[in-house]
Formats: sequence, C-alpha cells, structure tokens
Amino acid sequence: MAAVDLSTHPGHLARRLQQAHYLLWTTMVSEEITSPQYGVLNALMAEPGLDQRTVGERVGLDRSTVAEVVGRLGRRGLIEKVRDTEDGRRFSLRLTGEGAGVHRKLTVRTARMNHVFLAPLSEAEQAVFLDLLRRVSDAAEQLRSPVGVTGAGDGDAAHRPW
Amino acid sequence: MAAVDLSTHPGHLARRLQQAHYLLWTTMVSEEITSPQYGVLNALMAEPGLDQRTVGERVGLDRSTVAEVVGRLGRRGLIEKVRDTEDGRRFSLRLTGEGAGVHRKLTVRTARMNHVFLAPLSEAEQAVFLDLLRRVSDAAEQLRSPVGVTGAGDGDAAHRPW
DNA sequence: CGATATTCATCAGTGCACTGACTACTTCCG
DNA sequence: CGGAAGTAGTCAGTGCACTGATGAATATCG
Repeated sequence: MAAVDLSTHPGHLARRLQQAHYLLWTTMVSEEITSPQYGVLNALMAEPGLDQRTVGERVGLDRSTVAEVVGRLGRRGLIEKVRDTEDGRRFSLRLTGEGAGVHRKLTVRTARMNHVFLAPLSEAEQAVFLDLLRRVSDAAEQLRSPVGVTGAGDGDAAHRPW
Repeated sequence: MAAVDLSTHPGHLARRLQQAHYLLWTTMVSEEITSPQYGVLNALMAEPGLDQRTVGERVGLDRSTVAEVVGRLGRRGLIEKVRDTEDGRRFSLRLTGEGAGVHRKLTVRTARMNHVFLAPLSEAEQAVFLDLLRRVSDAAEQLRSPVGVTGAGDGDAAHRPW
C-alpha cells in the first residue's frame, strides 16, 4: 500500500493556506489582534448591538469560540457587552471608541496584506480563486445544517451524497 | 468608516474552508484520527525512519506540533519512536503494523471525502482550485524562510514586497 | 397558568498551531 | 582536545475550533 501525495488533497492545502495566512497576518497586520478577532470587530462595525450567536453566524465561529474571542476583546476594552433588556438571555455587543479605531487601522493593513497574499496570482486568477473558495466553503456549510427543505420534495431531511 | 465584506478576504475564506474540511473529515473519515495525524502516518508510510523535524517539513507542521501529534499517535500504538543510533538528538519514527492498517483504511475514506468536498466544482475547476491553492500556499511559505539567495544578485536577503 | 421546548451563553475537555526559552547532543574550528 | 555554534526535541504560554453538558431565560402548548 503506497503513500499518497498530500498536495492533491484539498484539506491539506486548506490547512497550509491558513497557516500561510496566519504568518502574513502576524507580520503585516497585528500581533495582538488576530484575524478572527478582527472579524468580530468588523461584524459589530456593520451591525452594532448584535448578540454573540449572530456574530458567530456572520463571522463563521461557533458559540464557544465566539465566547472566548468576545471575552478577549472585552478585556482589552475594544467591545462592551450589556444584557439585552428585551431578551434576558442575550448580550448586546458594541464597539467602544477604541475598538472602532483599531478596526479602522487594521482595515487598512488588512487590505495591504490581502494584496501581498494574492500577489502570486494574476488579477483574473485572484477572482477565480475567491470564487472557488467561496463555493466550496458554502457547499460544505450546507451539509452542516441542511437548510429546511421548505415545501415540496421528498421529506428526507439531509441528502448526504455518500 | 464602513465595515468590510469578509467574503472578499482570502484569509477569512481559508479559515472557513478548513472548518468545512474538518467537519467533513470527522463525519466521513474518522473521529479518532485527525487530518494532520493522518498526514504524519502518510509521511512515515512513504519514508520509514524519518525524524520529527523532517516529518514536520513533509506535512507542514512545526516542531512543537509534530511533538504533540507524534505523542498521540505513539500513545495509540500507531507509531514507534526509537533514538537514532547515528545521531543521539533524533528519534527515528516508524509505523507499527496497526498504524499501517489504519493508514490504509483512512486512505480509502479520504479519497471518498475529497470527492465530496470538491463536488461543487467541475472537473476543470477542481484542477484549477488545487493549483491556485498550492501556488498561494507555496508563495507564502517562501516568505517565511527566504530560500538562501545562492550566488549573485544584490545581497539583500529578504525582499519583502511591502 | 404551568410543564415542556427552545434558545443564549458558559464551562470542561480535546486537539491543532505558533512563539520563545530550555536541554541534550553533535559538529565545527582553533 | 576543548570551547563555540548549531541542531533535535521538550515545555510553557497563548489562541482558535469543536463537542457535549449545564444553567438561565424565554417561548410554546395543553
């Protein structure tokens, strides 16, 4: 039984891609604020007052991870959380003034980093790359929560293609 | 200052891609053996007797992470490590019989999983996708260890394009 | 109204990934 | 030979990511 060439495995390449990105991020964007943390700041910039679950939905983090990330951002004074008066289960999250400032600074640097990260590809290839990344990620996301088969069709909830 | 659309950020998509892969792996391949662990088994199948540093190079893991992963695989009896008699700093790593069996079983399942993972793309797109992933990851890897400028050229060690 | 379902958040446990500090062994060179 | 430099591996600390269990508040249904 022979070994396999990992460079033909999308999962292996996905991990390497993320590591490569991590490296670039810490050198070009920030050593204190991580990429997921920036994602949370960005989500709250777009929609102030979100609760943790929804932030997780926007950024692609599960409840536990959101709790940790939010905890760190709170400790650094970049966001504040207050109980939702409407629904006592929720926290309402908002950027502080400092948080908004950090978001702005990092947004500029992140743009520069993205430029470098994609530099090995031509303009056309970059567009294709992003499109393919999105499609594969989205498709796998569907398999997670099989999107209620609203209406007709056979009632079989999850068509697992394997 | 407006918020940004994360779906245009390759780093964000890289993270989501890896999460998607993780999900598929645990459901379709194994809940016990992770993808990086499989990578190590595969490297040792290809080249028995490797030391940890080299395994890390093959699989894309740093020394610390290799140590952890190797520790887990050793505890499960899938690999064995013995001091290299030539060089007392190194351990020589080998698959056990059980390790080889696990590798074989997972190799089959991994192929099936890769198929599902890439299913949203056409054959042609899949090839392009893997190529782009490889090129971006490799390029960023270079920035890490700037590959000794062997010979001529201006002596400037690392051309950081930012 | 009151028991049951959900839903938001937390916590414990496991695993990958990186850095920086440290030990032990080898190699290089004077 | 013997000290300096380099290399393999470990360890401590931080951070992301997932599962499964639990607690608190809300929503729903009989």
